[in-house]
Amino acid sequence: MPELPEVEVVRAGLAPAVAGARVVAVSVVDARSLKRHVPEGADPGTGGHGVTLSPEAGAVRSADFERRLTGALLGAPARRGKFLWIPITGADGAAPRESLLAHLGMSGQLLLRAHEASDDRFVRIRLWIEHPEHGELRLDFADQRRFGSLALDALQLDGESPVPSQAAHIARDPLDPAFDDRGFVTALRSRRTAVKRALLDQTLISGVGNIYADEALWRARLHPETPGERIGPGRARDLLAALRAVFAQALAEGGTSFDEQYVNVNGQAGYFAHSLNAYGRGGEPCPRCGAPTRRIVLGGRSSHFCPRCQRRRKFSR
DNA sequence: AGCTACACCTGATAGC
DNA sequence: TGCTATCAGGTGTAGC
Repeated sequence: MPELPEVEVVRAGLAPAVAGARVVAVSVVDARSLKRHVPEGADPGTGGHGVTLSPEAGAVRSADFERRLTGALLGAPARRGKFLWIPITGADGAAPRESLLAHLGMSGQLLLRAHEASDDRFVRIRLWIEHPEHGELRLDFADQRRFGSLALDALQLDGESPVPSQAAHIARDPLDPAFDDRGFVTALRSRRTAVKRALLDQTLISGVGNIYADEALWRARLHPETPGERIGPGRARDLLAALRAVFAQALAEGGTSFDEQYVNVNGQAGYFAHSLNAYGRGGEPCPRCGAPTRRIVLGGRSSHFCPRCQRRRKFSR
């Protein structure tokens, strides 16, 4: 569910409460939400994705996570694409070498609550933190479908930027000042694959998911199945601009919420669902030209587009 | 290299 | 009412 704007709303919401806070206690309610956590001394190849965690392995992971995180001093949260992390700062003021990494998957939430607040549904991991100005808070990771996870992960350098090792394989996102526009245009135009597939490839450009891919393609008037190599440089740059515009608007409207699955750190929904032009509108008239919007399946996922505004074409600019 | 299929989960909804 | 099938904002791996 959450794509770049939603994760960024969460990051910004966490920032004032966690930067400078100390972790007082940690409770792992369900070790399956630690699927990205590699315990110290463990073989990193074991217990990866799509593998059911044994109760013993889950207990080891939970204990390791709780032990290492308790007492940690938290820094300012950062984000790349849909990965979010909080650096763990050393007492000596040296550059952080470790981070608390979060991926929200389809239904993950990070919720800031008062210490004594009642439980939210689907809380999988709970942190009690103490901030010098804001006092005691609870930071709860809730996740209905458990595709998301928390982990402790080492920070490594990508140029000037520290990035958790598990997020090192993805490309920078288009809101990153160091995003390489020309590199993206070249890479997109060298691909034979459908542009929608390319947008969802996090190693080409990160942060884009199914909603914002459809919205950006609608804005750029590109058919989702257009091969990358048939897109001219001008239109590729238009697509990048469309992505940034749709991200900026979604961010300003607090992200896209269809239900309770995406909320900010205070449990509130965003408004961008009202501004969607293509996603989820199969059969409804295109807001631009009035033609009925179509829904097709591409790479196993729904794609929504206007067959009149977004024609397949031989080549464009 | 590029693609499909599938695995990991839970819940809502539609159709019978 | 209850069953089954399908769908959902993501990602990582196996296998062709």
